[in-house]
Amino acid sequence: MVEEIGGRTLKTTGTSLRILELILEYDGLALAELDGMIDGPKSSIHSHLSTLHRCRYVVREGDTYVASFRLWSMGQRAKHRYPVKVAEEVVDDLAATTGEEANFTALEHGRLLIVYGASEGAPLADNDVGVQDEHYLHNTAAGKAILAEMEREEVEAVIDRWGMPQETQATIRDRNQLLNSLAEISERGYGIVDEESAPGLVVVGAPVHDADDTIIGGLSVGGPKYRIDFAALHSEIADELLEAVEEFERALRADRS
Amino acid sequence: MVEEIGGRTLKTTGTSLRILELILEYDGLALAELDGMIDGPKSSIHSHLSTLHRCRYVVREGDTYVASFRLWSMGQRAKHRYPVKVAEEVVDDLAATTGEEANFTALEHGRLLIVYGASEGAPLADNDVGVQDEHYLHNTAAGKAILAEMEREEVEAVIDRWGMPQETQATIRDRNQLLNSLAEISERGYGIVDEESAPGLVVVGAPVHDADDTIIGGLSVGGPKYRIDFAALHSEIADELLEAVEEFERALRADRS
DNA sequence: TTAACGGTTCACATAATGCGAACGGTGGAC
DNA sequence: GTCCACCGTTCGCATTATGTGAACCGTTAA
Repeated sequence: MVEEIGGRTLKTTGTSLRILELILEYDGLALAELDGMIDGPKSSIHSHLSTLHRCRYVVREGDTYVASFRLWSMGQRAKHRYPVKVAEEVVDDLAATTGEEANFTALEHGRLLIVYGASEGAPLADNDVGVQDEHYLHNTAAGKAILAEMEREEVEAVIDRWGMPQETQATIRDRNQLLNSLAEISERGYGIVDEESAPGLVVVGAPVHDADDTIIGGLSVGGPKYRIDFAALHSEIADELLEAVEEFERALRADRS
Repeated sequence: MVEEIGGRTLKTTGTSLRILELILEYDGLALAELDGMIDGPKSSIHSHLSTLHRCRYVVREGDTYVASFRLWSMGQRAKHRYPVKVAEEVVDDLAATTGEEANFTALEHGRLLIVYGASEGAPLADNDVGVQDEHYLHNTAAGKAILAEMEREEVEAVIDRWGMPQETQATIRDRNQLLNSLAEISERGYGIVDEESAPGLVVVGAPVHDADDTIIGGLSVGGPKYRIDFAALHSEIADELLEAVEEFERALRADRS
C-alpha cells in the first residue's frame, strides 16, 4: 500500500525527522554540517537539534549529534511485525542451495527494506542493512514481481511517489516499458534484473504473501553475472526461489494458527 | 551525561515523537485511542499521524497506526555505536559462570537501556528488550554504581530530570539517603539492589568504561532472592561481576587500537 | 431508518516557529 | 600574545504554521 492520501502534514515534525535521518545517514553531524543540507538558518536547525536531544533521539558527542542507542531500542519493538525468524531460515536455506546471495525484503510505502540477507549460508554483516538500503521496486527483481501483482492504479501511485531513478545504465527509465513488462512477469511469477540495480549483478525475485494473501515483501537470489548462467537463472534458480517462497508462506500460515 | 541545558524546544516535534512512542508501546494505536492519551483535539492528533505516516515512521493497518519496519532499519544504524558483540560475549560468560541472569545496559540521558541480556547461557527473548525497558539509575544495581562515580552535581541533575519513582516497597525514596549511600558504593566498586527494582530480585552491578574512561553503561548479574545467598552476592558473585567488567573494558581498549 | 462512532476536512485565531542579527567561546594563524 | 575566523548559542520580532472545534462523511449496529 502506498496510501498516497493524507491530511495536513506538519512541517516542523517533517524537518525534525529529516534532520534525524541525516544524522543517522552520516553517523553523526554537527550543526555547521547540517546547515546547508537543511534550508533555514542555523538557529532553526539548532532548535530542532535541541528538541531531538531533549526527546532523547540523539546524543551529543562534543559538537556532533549522534543517533541515540534508544533508537535501536525502539526499533526492536518495530521488528516483531515481520516474521524475521522465518525469513532467516528460508533465506539461509535459499543461499545454501543456490550458492548465491539471498535476501528477504519488506514492502513498506512502496519501497523494499532489507530484513535479512545471507550469502552462502553466512549472514551478511549488519553494515549492509540500514537506511541507505531502501530499494526501489522498478529496478529490483522482487520489486518488479511485486509491481506485477498490484493494480495498475497502485503501480502508478508507487511510480508517482518515488519516480524511476536510474541506478545503472540498464535501469528501465521508461514508464510504459515498465508497465508493459509487468504482464509477462505476473504470468511466470518472478521478476529478474539484469544489471538494472547494480553493475554485473543479476537477480531473480518474487513476492511473499502473508496468511491473508497480502504482499508483505519479496524474496530474491542473485549474484555476479559472470558466474550465473542466464538459462539457469530462469530455470533451476527460479524454481528454487519459488520453492523457498512456498516454504515461507507455508510457515506464515502455520504461525497464524 | 544528562546535558540538562538545551535551547528552544519545538512543541510540535515533541508531541509527534510522543505519539510515535505511544504507538510503539501499545503495538499500534488508532486515532480514537490516542485521543485521551495526548491532549488536544482529534484533529491535531490526526495531523501528527498524517505526518508520521508521510514520513514513513508508521504504517496503517485499517484504522490503527503501527510503527513501520523502517524504524527497525534505522535502529540498526544506531546500534553500532555500542560494542554489542563484546557485550554479548561477556554477558554470556557471566551468565554461565554465575548461573544467574546477566545484563549489559547502555547509559544514555541518565537512563539505562538494555543492550543484551542472557540467562544461564541463553539469550533473553527480544520481547524483553524495548521501550519499556528503560531503567532508572536510583533503583538498579548498575545504576547506583554509576551514580556513585558521577560528580555530585551530575547526580543531582539526573535525579532532577527523572525523579525517584518508587517501583517497589524497597525502592529508596529519600534523596539524601541515596546520596549518602553512594560513597560506600563508590569505594567497593559495585552497587546492589535488594528488591528495589522488582520484588524478590537481588542484583549486583557495576559501571563499564570505554577506552577513554567514560562510563558507557553497566553490567549486572542477579536473580531471585530465595536462591541467592547474600554473602555470596557480596563476595563470589561480585568478584565474578568485576572480573567480567575487567574483561569487557580490556576488549574495548583492544578494539580501539 | 436512524443513531452512534470514528476518521477526515475546513476556516479561523493565535501561539509557536522561522528568521536574522548579535553574542561568546575556542582554536589557529600571524 | 593578539587577532581573526569559526561555530554554537541566545534573543526579539514578524509571520506563518499549528491548535482548535465544529461540521462532514462512511461504516456499523440497533
